[in-house]
Amino acid sequence: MKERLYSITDLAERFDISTRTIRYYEEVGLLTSVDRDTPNHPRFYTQRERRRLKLILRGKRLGFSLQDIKEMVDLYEMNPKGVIEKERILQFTDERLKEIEEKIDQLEMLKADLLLHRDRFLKEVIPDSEAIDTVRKGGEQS
Amino acid sequence: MKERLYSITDLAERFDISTRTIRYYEEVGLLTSVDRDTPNHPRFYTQRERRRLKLILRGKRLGFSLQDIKEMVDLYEMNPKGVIEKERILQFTDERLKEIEEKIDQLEMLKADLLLHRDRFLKEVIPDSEAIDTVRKGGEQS
DNA sequence: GTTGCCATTTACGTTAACGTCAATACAACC
DNA sequence: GGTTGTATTGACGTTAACGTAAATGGCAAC
Repeated sequence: MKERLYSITDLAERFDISTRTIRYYEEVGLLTSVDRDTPNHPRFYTQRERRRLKLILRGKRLGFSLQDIKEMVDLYEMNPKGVIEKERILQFTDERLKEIEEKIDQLEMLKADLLLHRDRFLKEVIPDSEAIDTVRKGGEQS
Repeated sequence: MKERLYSITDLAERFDISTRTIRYYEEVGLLTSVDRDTPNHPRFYTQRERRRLKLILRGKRLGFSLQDIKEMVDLYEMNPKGVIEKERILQFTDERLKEIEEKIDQLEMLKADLLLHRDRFLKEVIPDSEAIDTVRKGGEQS
């Protein structure tokens, strides 16, 4: 079964990024091109790598660092030996999940703020931003 | 009405950032300290600036650039002259809202992915006896 | 065989968002 | 007056995530 491969410009155009970016991702271990017998020879990527790239770009749009992204994406391809490592990975996954949920919450708040502002704005009652203070129960971290 | 003011270290400790960061934010116009008659004199910030800082940090956690954040935070304090500018601001606000909603969606997808993975991971059959057999000493990598 | 045309390597440049350090200023306390 | 403590100003350093440019190599067409 010969797998469909993608050239670097294929991917670059498809995802609207530069080839340099892709090479950089490979350089830092986020992507892997198929083995080239000789160097100085064009790179090709499998569909699997294409999917990785997609995940990477999603992560970027969400404001994660490449380092963070690497750890998360690697999660999908790990297969842990032994109970201890499994436990460790599970814990890591849960931490990430918690972070994501927090981000969603904060985005919802931001959205609410903007909507509130938009509303006021429409009603021509231009607010003196005192009212926008987000007084949350917990503390300062909102 | 004497307003409560905050020193730079006040804010730095309260929000767990460096004073340098706060000065930097002021440097790039994200914050404004109360007018100091003389230079070389400590900065103080109003509650209003404190709220701005809070918004800025929220933006940062969400992966926005300081430039983006500045534009959004400024929104809260604009009061537009004339219909044209009002229209412009409204449009900008709506664009931001759309972006935010997209981010939320993508985060939900990411969350779903991770949950799916977590699930598979949990259901993975681990044979009792072999699970303990962690091939530790100088084995091979698979 | 040489002319284009890509792709690769190597390497130096760039920007954002601070960190860090040294010199200076001011204020309080001894 | 000297010391201690804290802030302010430059000013240079740093890291991540690429951009960009120059030299090189492969290959197909002419």
